[in-house]
Amino acid sequence: MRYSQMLLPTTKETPSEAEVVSHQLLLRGGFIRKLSSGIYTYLPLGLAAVQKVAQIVREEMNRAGAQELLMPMVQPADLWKESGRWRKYGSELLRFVDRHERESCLGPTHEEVITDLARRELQSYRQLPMNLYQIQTKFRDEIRPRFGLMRGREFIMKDAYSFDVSDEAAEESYRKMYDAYHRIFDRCGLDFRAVEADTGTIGGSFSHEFMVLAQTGEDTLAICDQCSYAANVEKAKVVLPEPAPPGPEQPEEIRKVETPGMKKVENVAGFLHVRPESIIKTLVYIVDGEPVAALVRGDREVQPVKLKNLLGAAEVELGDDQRIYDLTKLPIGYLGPVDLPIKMVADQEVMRMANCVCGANEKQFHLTGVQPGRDFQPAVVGDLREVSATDSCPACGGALRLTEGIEVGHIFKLGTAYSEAMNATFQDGEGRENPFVMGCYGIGVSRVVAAAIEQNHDRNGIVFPLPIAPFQAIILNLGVNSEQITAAAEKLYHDLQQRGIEVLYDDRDERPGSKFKDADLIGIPCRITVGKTFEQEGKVEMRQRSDGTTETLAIEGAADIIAREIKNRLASFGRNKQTLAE
RNA sequence: CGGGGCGUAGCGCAGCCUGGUUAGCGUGCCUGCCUUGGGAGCAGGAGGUCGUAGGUUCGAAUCCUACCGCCCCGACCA
Repeated sequence: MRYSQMLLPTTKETPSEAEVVSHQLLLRGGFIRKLSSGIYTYLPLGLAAVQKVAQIVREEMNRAGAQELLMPMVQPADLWKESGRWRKYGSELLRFVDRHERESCLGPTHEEVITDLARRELQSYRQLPMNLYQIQTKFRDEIRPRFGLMRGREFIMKDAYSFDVSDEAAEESYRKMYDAYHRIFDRCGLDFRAVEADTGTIGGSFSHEFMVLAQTGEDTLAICDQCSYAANVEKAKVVLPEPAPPGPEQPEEIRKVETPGMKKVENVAGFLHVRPESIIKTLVYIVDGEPVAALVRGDREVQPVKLKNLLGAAEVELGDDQRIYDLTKLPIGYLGPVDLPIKMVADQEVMRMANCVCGANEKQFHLTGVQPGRDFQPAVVGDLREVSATDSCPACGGALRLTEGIEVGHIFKLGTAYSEAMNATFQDGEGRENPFVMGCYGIGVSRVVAAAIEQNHDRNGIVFPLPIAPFQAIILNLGVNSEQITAAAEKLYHDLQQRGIEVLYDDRDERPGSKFKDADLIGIPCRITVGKTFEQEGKVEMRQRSDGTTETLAIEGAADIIAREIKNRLASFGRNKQTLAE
């Protein structure tokens, strides 16, 4: 591609709307333009990057035995009513009625459509297993779109769905996808981890997220460096040391103490001269409309997803003061588990505490000398709090590390939730009808591009991993008015293309500075400069964006050397092999 | 949905508080000269319903009201 003919509007200044680095660089580099909140046009360069990722995804999905198809984006409400998600999915599902007053929605995901297809087209166990995928634009009406391509309302997703005869067979399909995902992100040149994840609204029995490690990530991960354990903090188990430390020799009796204006743990701790570890924190959540008190140690934090799972609830939210007061008439800020008239759920750690401080359920008062088990008995006790960096790995006991991650892929074992709801069955060898055992597997293709940039950039711009770079090489013609230089640059451009290299040829009549800056900004891995050195010595310069290595090459044979270098570097990606450990 | 901020040329911003000729600066864009290894220089030029609607006023980018759009924070620790 000739730069002079390409729509590639780079800017020197950072648009004020962009906060995170990938968003800034995608705008500055002329990859995307915003149409409205969370909705972007992919300009030619941005589309090229997306397509590079999509192609890797496609190759690895095909290699894993999946077949590509393309489903509609507009979906009838009836299907969603069948699965029950027309009610459950919430306002992220963009709904509308057409001219015939038919209710429809824009597909945020395609379980309903694919299950409908499967029940029509797959009748026999002989046709299974089957794995079908598409790469397509999804629409989710996010609460708050942000960070450019990281959390858009409209985005490009690869979604795959597997159909199997049994649980065991479905697990094999899952394992294949797990391996394929490793190959995909590895080939993309990303630093990532597969982590155990919560199954979320999509439902199902177990699940892994693929996380690109980057500070701008919206998720927090607990990772063990000693073993392979890694989990989203929404899921990461807290394992308490065994045996439990012995209780106090003399359990105190309850005393009521005045604590004027002391609502926060740290205030109470300071005022009563106790450590936060001795305080029981009582938080009221609204769980499916009912108030529930969650108890954790004063220095701990409730993990709401764990709370939700522990209670088997559909929706958990922390109530605001007014709402809780309306529901319970309780004195917010002075709550405690002793004689609390609402349902209580305690973190396992709370039951190990002794001589605790907690709210007295009376304004301006707390209790001391509280003994869990003696003075109160929660309805449910379990793992409720978020892991911390001081906890140990639930798998090996080693040290845990917390780190931020960007979710680029998520795989689920769905089981028969959808096939049963939608009556999607096949006939087995004995002539019986059975529901398909399903799995579903997503990759945020456009988000992969953003995540790659978050992970690979410097002060001059993007440093694309070679496999997903929109072009592999860029030729800078620094003498467009020199016939000699231009002839050499043009020839190199053609020679590299003939050798299968994806080349952007900067033939613009611009000063060298602009060309260097633009080449750095858009992150093309291999830069070839044809300029003064060529006029003087007949040589061109090859420089690698990633490590800055520079070689000066005689023009004769340069195309071969450059092409070989790019192919060698390309071959170094996708070498890591990992499989799902059972 | 709650809180905060912003909306003036393609982009980045000033002007608004304290209303008053023709609305400015930087950059980008166009023309010419010059220059050509890290976003040069000089000269000339095009480009604006000051987000929209209404109001106050002799007069509104500026004051008031409503609406629209965008961004950030929150929706998780009492």
